[in-house]
Amino acid sequence: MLDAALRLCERDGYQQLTIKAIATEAGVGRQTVYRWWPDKAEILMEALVELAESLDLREPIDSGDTLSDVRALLSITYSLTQSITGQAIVGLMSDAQADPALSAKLQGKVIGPRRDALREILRRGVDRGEVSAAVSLDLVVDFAFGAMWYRLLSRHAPVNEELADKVADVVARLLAVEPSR
Amino acid sequence: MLDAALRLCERDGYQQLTIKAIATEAGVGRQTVYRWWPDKAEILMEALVELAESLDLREPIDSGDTLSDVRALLSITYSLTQSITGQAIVGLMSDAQADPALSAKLQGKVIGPRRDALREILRRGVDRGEVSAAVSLDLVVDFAFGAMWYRLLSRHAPVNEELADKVADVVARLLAVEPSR
Amino acid sequence: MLDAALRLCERDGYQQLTIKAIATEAGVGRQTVYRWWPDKAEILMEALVELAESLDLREPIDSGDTLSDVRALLSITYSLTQSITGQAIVGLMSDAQADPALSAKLQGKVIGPRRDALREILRRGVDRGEVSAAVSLDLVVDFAFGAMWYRLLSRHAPVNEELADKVADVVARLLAVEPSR
Amino acid sequence: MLDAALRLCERDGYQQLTIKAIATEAGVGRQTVYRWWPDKAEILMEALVELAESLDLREPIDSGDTLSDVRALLSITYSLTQSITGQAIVGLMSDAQADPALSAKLQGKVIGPRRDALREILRRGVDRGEVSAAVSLDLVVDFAFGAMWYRLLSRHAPVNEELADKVADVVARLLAVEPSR
DNA sequence: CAATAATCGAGACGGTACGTCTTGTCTTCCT
DNA sequence: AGGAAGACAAGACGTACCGTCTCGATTATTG
Repeated sequence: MLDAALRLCERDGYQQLTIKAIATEAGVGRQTVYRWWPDKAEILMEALVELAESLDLREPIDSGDTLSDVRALLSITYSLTQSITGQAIVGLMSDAQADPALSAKLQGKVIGPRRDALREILRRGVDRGEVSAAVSLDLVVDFAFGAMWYRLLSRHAPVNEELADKVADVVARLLAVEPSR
Repeated sequence: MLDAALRLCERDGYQQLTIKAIATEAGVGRQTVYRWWPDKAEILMEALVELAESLDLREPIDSGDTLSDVRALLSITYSLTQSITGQAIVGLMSDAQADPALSAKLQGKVIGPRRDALREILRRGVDRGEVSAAVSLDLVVDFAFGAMWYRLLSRHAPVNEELADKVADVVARLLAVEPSR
Repeated sequence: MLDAALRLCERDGYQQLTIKAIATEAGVGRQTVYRWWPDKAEILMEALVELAESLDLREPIDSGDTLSDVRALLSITYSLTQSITGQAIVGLMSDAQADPALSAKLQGKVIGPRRDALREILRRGVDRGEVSAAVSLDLVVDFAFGAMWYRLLSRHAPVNEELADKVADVVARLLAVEPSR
Repeated sequence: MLDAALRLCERDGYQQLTIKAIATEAGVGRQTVYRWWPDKAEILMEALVELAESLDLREPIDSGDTLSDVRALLSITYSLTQSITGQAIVGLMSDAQADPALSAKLQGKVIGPRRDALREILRRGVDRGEVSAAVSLDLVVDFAFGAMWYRLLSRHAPVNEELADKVADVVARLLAVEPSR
């Protein structure tokens, strides 16, 4: 049923996704869908969370090397958007603009945790003296995920492993501890 | 009519925006809306473009100082999202995921030109030797606009003048021509 | 719902009758009307047939006396037009001019059966020698129902019991078996 | 323009006839139609009256022989319905059911005059002793035109010269002056 | 003979019904 | 008892036509 939702969402787009279609695709009565979720946003969110959990290694990322950690986290996150979830994520974010409850849930379950994870990695790096805090860490996080969103929305370039590498390089450059002297 | 569309979109959200509501708000027949635009996406896009043109200094940004130019462009662009257009832009981008025609129009009229303008500014800076090309300019552009999109979608922080300043600073840092020698 | 249709049709006229109005009057969603009938003609036809069946004694008319039978059939038929159905019948017939399917249905369910019933009554009379076939029975039938239609359309005189009596008298006169000799 | 109206009405039916279509067919602006007639009923009525006047010999029918006169009047009247006017007449009559003004005009210009003409012919016959008034003349008139309307609406038989002959024969039979004595 | 006026085509306007679609709620009927 | 099937009221969709209202262009009329 969650699979059906994701499948149809990617095929037809978020706006065209219909509860009726999900039910039909899943070979289920419409009422049965309503029994479990109040609307299509909740369905997709649950589907996404489930998908995310199946991909993430649930063990926290902490290899000891900050840059490796950054690269790993971004790589996992970016790859999530490559499976079949682009339409769903963007659609949900769009709906969340006018729906504080949905917005809160997305923040709490999808956006926030990843943001926190990246910041925590950087924080650890600073604490260990591996990286400087010359640039606001929050801004660095904005860059790392911002590049992803911008490409997801605009689609001028893919969101893939290569991007993760490049972003990690730039982070390294930005937060290098006093390269000279 | 365009005003009515933007107003309602910001008040109720993109998804809740209805052609009927636009017509009513504008004190106009429904058919009159359909006469001029095929759907609500086109209405909002025209409204946005009009709004953008009214705010942009149409003269190209070229003060001679690359960082000033970057700061100016970002400042203008960011401020656009602060007026009444956040919901509209995000909603349009979301719809564009499943609508290549809309996607192309958005790229051509809204997204692309700004991206090109920023890259051109950086390019000029490189040519003049003001800034290095140590980091891929495309990636720098992704950062500058990505931070904006990320904050627009996630709303963990405002998209304002201060952000423009900070981003410009980071760009300066990233593209500094050999600080040491 | 059928009641609502007949009520509104008589009050506002066939042309002014609207599916929307029927739905509202019946306290029902518009789609519910469309679920059961394809258009207003079918609704009214079903309403008429139902009404006709509720009024007609379904037992065939056969008292043994031809003229009594004629009078009885005409009386019942004429009275149908007096209840609330004048507008509906005429409107349907008008629409049927340009709609062969509707025309066929009206013939089959409303017009034809009554025509056949009257002709059968006369036929029986001829067979029993009660009446002559001096005048084409078809033409007599045309007169009996024609007078009704003419008055319904033109409304220069009512279509009532009295008309039934008079028409029966004329039929008697026309089909009298050799008054002289 | 009147021609265009009649043409389209016969082709597509009264209900499907549209002011827009008339204007287009006549190669004229829509406003120009409205300048001359308030609605399509008036257009068609004028078209019908014009057509009727072009066909009727305007000289009154009075050959001296009542039956010939009856036959002549019916023949002319019936033939009118055979040209291109069936849809129009029936549609107008239907609309007139709910529109007293239209009803009055139709009575005054189309229905009434013919009714009066036939009654006058019969009246003359009675006065001259050619025919008896054994049966209410009004009823005879109802039969003569009623048969026409019934066939026009129901279309089980044509409305033609032959019908005129037959009706005249029956009228003769009904109003015969004492055949025996 | 030029200006001025009337007339017309074209078509935009605010309305409103059409017939279709989906929503979220509610039976009903089968297993 | 639980679920598929689907009816229900509601309301937006995009289309068509209504009757009113400007617009220019093209004729006529007039000074």
